[in-house]
Amino acid sequence: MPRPSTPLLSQTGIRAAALEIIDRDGLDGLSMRKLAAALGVSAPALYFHYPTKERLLDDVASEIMEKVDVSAFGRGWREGLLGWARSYRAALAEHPNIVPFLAHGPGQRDASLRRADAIHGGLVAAGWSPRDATMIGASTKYLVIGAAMGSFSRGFVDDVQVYLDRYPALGDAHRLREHADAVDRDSFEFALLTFVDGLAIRLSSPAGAS
Amino acid sequence: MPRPSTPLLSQTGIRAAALEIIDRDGLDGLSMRKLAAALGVSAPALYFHYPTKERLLDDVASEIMEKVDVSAFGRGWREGLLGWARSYRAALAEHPNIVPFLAHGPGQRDASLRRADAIHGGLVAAGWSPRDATMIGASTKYLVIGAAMGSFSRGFVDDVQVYLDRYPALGDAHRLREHADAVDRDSFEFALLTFVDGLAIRLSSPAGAS
DNA sequence: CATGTTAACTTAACAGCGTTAGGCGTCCAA
DNA sequence: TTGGACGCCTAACGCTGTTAAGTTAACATG
Repeated sequence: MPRPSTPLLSQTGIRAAALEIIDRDGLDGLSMRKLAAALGVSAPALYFHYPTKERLLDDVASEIMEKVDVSAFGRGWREGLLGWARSYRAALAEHPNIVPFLAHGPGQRDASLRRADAIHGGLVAAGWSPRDATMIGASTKYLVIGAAMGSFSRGFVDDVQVYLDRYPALGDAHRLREHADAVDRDSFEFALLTFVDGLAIRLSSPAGAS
Repeated sequence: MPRPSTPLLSQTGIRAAALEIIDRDGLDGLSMRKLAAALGVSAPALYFHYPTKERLLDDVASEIMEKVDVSAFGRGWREGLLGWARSYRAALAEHPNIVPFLAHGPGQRDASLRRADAIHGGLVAAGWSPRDATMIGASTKYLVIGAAMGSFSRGFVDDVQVYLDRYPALGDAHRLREHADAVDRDSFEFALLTFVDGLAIRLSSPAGAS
C-alpha cells in the first residue's frame, strides 16, 4: 500500500497519539512501533513526518508548554508570578509522565524565549533588579519542576509515614496514593505562597538584605 | 574462564563503575554491556550480583542519598532545614546525571524513612503543625529536585537571554554554560533563603494566615 | 496525454538494549 | 575423593530506534 490518496499520517495526529500513549503507558511505554501500530501504520512511516523520536517528543512537550500563561504579569509581579507558576504546574500535572523528558531540554526555542522575556520583563518592570529577576524566575521553575516530578512519580512514597498525619484516617497504601495528589497540590500551593511572601520582604527592604 | 580463585566482581565495585559511567556518559550512557566491559567481564556476570539494572541503580542512588545530612535539626528548624536542603542539593549536584532516576523512586526504604522522620520530627518539635511540617518537607524537596533537574540538564538553556543580564560580559554560549552552574547555585540559595524567610512569617503569625 | 519526479507508505535489516538459558571449570565441605 | 554450589562464559530472545530499498499513487511539466 504505497502513497495513499489521503495521507494516513500528520504531525498533529502523531503527536496526539504519542501523548495518549505516554499518558497511559508512561514515557518508557512509548515506542515508535507501538505508536505506529496505534496509528495503523508501520514504524518507519513515522520517520517521514518526524526525523527522530526526540524531535517528536520535543514537539509534544512544546504543545504542552503552550498552555503556560504569563499574561498575569500585567496585574503586578505577585499576580504574574502566581499565575505563571500555577498554569505551569497545571500544564505539567495534566501529563505527569512527560515531565522527566520536558525537564531535560527546551522545546520550541521561540515560544520559551517569549515566555522567559515576559516573566523577566514583568519582574524588572515591577522594580526587581535584573539579577533578582533571573533568580526569581529560576526559583519558581525549581518549585514547579520539583512539584511536577513529585507528582510524576509516586516516588515520594518514602514519605508514606509523613503523609499519615496529614490524612490520619487512612492506613492502607491505596487510599494514601489516592490522596497523594491532594498533598502535592497543597504542598505546591504552600511552597509558592510562602516563597512569594518571602519575596515581598526582600522587595520592601533595601538591597542586600539577606 | 570459570569460577576464578578471587571473585572478579563485587556489589561495591559494580556500583562504583556504574556511577563513573553515569557521571561521564549520562544515564542513557550506562548499559549493562558497557558496565561489564569496564569491569573486564561479560554482561550476564553482573546478574549474579544484581538481579536487575533497576536494582543496581536503586543502590547507586541510595549510596548518593547517604550523604544527605539531617543532623542540623538539632540546632533549630531553620538551621535544620537549611542544612538538609544544602546537603541534599550538594549530593545531587555531584552526580547530576542520576537525578532523573533518583527522582523517580525511593531507594533504600529504611534510610529515607529515617531521614523523613528526622525532618518531620524536627519541624514539629519546633512548633510547626504536623500538616505544615509535611508541606514544608515536600516544598523543600521540590526546590532541591527542581534545582537538581536544572543542573542535570543544561536544558534551562531557553533562559539564555535571561542569563545575559546576570553575566552581561559574556556573549558566547560556551562561557555562558560555564557560568550556568553558578547561576543555578545562586538561584537555589536565593530560593531556599526566600522560602525560609516566608516560613518565618507564617510561624510567627497566628494559624491560617494565608 | 505521456512522462518524470516526488510523496507516502511498505518490508527487511542493523546494531544495541536488558535479560535468560545452558555450559564449564574451579573452589569448598563432607 | 566425591558432590555441589559458585562465578564466570557464550548463545540467544525479544525489544528498541533507525536506515535502506522497493512499490505505487499523486502531482507537475512537456
